[in-house]
Amino acid sequence: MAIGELSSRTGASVRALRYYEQHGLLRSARTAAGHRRFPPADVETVRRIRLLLNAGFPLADVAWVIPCFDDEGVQLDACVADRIHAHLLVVEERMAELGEQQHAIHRLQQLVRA
DNA sequence: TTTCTTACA
DNA sequence: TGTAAGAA
Repeated sequence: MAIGELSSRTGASVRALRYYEQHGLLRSARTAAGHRRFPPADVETVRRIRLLLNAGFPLADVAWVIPCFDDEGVQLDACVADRIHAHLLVVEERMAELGEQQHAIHRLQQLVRA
């Protein structure tokens, strides 16, 4: 299917689709005019990509995890458990930092003269 | 009209 | 990632 169709079927922008392809997350054939042609299965692949991206995984990790989905796309191979856990730790670390910044901001607000 | 590539307030 | 520009 054309990139526009894949876009409307997945909700991902045409721009994002080209970006995914550029990073090896998607593969496409080309028409004589140079237009991309995506296989029907990519509709599901894009949904999986977005699932990982929404969880904050960097694109490089997404490329690594995508092939670990089972055929239905509902279960993940155990081999990616470590990556997922590592990412969780990164996110928790960020939350801790943000919490400290939040406190610092509160302290600053108390220094403001009424 | 849709898609392509390249570049950037 | 959005958007602009020029071409197919």
